[in-house]
Amino acid sequence: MPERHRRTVRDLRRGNRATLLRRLYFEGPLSRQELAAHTGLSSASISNVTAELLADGLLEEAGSVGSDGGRPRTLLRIPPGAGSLIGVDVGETRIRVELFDISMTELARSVHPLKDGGHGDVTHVVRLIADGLAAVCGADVQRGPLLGIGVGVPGIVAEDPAGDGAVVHAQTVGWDAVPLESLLRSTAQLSSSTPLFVSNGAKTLGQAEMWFGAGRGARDAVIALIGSGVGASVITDGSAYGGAAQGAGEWGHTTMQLRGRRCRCGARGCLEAYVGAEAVLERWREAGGGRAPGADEESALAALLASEDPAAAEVLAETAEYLGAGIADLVNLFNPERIVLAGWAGLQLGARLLPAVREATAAYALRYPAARATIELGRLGTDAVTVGAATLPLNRFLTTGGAPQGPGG
Amino acid sequence: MPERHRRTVRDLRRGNRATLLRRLYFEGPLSRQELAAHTGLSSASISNVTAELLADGLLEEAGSVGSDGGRPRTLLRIPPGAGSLIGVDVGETRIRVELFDISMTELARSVHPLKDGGHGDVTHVVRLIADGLAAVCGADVQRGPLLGIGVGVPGIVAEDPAGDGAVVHAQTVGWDAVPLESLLRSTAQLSSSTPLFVSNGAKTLGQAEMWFGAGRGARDAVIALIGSGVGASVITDGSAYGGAAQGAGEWGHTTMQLRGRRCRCGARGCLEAYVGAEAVLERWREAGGGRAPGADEESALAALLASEDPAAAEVLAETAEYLGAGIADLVNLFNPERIVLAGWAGLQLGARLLPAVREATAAYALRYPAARATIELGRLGTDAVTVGAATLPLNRFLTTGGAPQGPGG
DNA sequence: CGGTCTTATCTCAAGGCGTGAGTTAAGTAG
DNA sequence: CTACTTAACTCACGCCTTGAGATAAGACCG
Repeated sequence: MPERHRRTVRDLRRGNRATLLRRLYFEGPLSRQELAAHTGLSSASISNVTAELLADGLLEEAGSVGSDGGRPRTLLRIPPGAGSLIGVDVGETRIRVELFDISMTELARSVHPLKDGGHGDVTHVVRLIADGLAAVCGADVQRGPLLGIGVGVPGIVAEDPAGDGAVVHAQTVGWDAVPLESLLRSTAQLSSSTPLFVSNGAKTLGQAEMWFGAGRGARDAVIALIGSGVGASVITDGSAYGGAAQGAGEWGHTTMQLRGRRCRCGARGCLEAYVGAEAVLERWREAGGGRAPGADEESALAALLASEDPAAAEVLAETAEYLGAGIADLVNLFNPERIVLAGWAGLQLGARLLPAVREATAAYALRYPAARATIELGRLGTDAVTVGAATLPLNRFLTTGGAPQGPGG
Repeated sequence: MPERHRRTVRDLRRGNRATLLRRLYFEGPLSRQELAAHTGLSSASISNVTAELLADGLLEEAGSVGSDGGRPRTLLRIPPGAGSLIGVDVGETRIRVELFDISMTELARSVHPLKDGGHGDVTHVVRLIADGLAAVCGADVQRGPLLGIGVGVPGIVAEDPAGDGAVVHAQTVGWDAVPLESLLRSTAQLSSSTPLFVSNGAKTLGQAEMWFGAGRGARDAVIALIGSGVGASVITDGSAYGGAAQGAGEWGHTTMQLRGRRCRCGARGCLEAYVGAEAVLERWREAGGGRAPGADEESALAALLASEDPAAAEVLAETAEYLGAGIADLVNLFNPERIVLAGWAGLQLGARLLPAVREATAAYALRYPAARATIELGRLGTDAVTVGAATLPLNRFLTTGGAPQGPGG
């Protein structure tokens, strides 16, 4: 790669556009004055750049606010119609496609259920996604130009060395090096200039909580995602939001008990084998707990939480200890200021077990990082994977300053 | 913090100076031509910037090399005398201070042994460091201006919110919020314009291996450091070297066995309680193994490795399994392309156990990231903590492009 | 109602910077 | 000695940010 780092004087303008856009996006309407103070740019430059952005339709004036006796400040904001975004959630049981405006208000959605093992037929999955895209794009709603598409998937996402875009490795659903990006581009006939991002669903949900949920404002945070499986999303130095260096997080397959319970990944003693919803229910069954026939995991877990059975209490206490210790690992490794427990099972378990989890974390983590970290529940519910996925092209939009630069190179 | 991101056109020049310096530092002598190709800058800019750097004495011409018939390329390099660096290793048994020239050639050193528990008296430790600094600075060697000082310490380093510089929390040696930076600045009477960095010793050693050792060239790597205790240094996106976002790493206190062995940190089942040298020897003792009276840990570990006792083999096999599983955690969490096993105990154990460790890692990690990661031994030995520490001011030098900007603000 | 004050925003000339084309420097091949 | 090739430098141009000053827009006071 011959090129690196910024170069020409033009990048300055791009960078400043991006800075202003990002600030305006997250900190609501601001006056030029405040922008100058926050960004350190001179007021002259603010005028120039905002004039450009206004001309591009990326900004609009939004009333004004008095100033002790002087000319009132004109507030600026990004109009919701400045663009639209699509987020896709390739979940364990369904595929959801949602269309958002730039303020992440949902404009349309399309959901396809997916049978167990339905992931095996990749072509079918891709077709479902493409249908969903077509459906939301065809929806009769007012919206700006499409800024891009984000897709959240299970497993690990890597870049194809042959330049074929994102490739997905998802051991648990049987995907081995699936070139999802190129498949989707051709199946959905996407223009090559449409930004398309593929990322791990847990990371994606993490970004949603970081930007709009419980992680908002934190610099270093970890989003722990517990569903049937377990994942985590690590955000370090999230200052200015999208500057965030995102770490992956197959946290669920971290060893908590050497030679312990068999995990569906093949190894033994993984965290997921203890605190994943599937594993918790399995452990309850082993302890003699019942599961209403035909009940899905979600209601079965609710039943466990509601049970008065001492065996259930024991299972839950152990779950809290494992979860706390698992979180302690993250605390020790990353020293985050905030930990957000999310995912459907995480929210269910957390509502009841949070105090016990906090206690276990304090017991297993080192004192100093433990004192710094707070543990909270996620605020966005389970459906935020699409929001997080849509966040990917949104981040690109904010980072490039809405520049009309095709991703050809 | 009101200011963020780049702003003025002057930062461009600073950035380009930095880019050129960094490239020249790591990729040896290069011609202006090659610099242009690598950095994407126009040859005109290369001429301008290099002329400036030459005038500042930060660059020198170093011969020339023919070019198929045309004018030969003049090679440029950073002269070793462009500056000097000091690295300090606050170790478990001694304090080492070393002076390097900019190419990391050692010019002088000073070592003070430290008795067990000697860390408790912080003032004394600081005095020893200051004496060491004075000693190496007084050494009669040719050297350039001092570019800065780096200090590697055990434990976690944080920034004092009151602006008092780095504060060290090291549970294992009894340091609780020690404001090492300000103590050292006043005791050693450092000018406030002398860059002084304090960082975790494991991170520091990690950076040394990344820049000059087994990690060289890797983008994402983890340096696992095993001594009496266990730490890790995580480097993500190390492209262009110092762009590296360094994650901390109290990896040693990650839980491997819930409710397992008691660790010196107070928790149970930590990795360190199984694979730290102290723990390994303790486990050998429990298994009936002997330890020559008076032998230090290093030779005791060597004796264990040399032992033909089946109990010893058992202890080692278990150690390899724990270590492998611990590495698997890192593999799953960070998906690194390379893992470097370092630290004195890590090197000793690794020399013998590396195949078993690799096997255990493969068994415990997910297939895809495991296939990507290679596990290697460190190349720099145990004394590289000072090199790594010196790397901190060096990194600053390369990042600022050697700008004469005092760190006042 | 007009004058004065205060504050926000715009305008403009100046100074920096990177670029690309053209020029000069420094060799080789015949 | 000449033609050719390649490296490095020079210069006019366009773009960027800045700081100072001009202008806009309201509040306060008499």
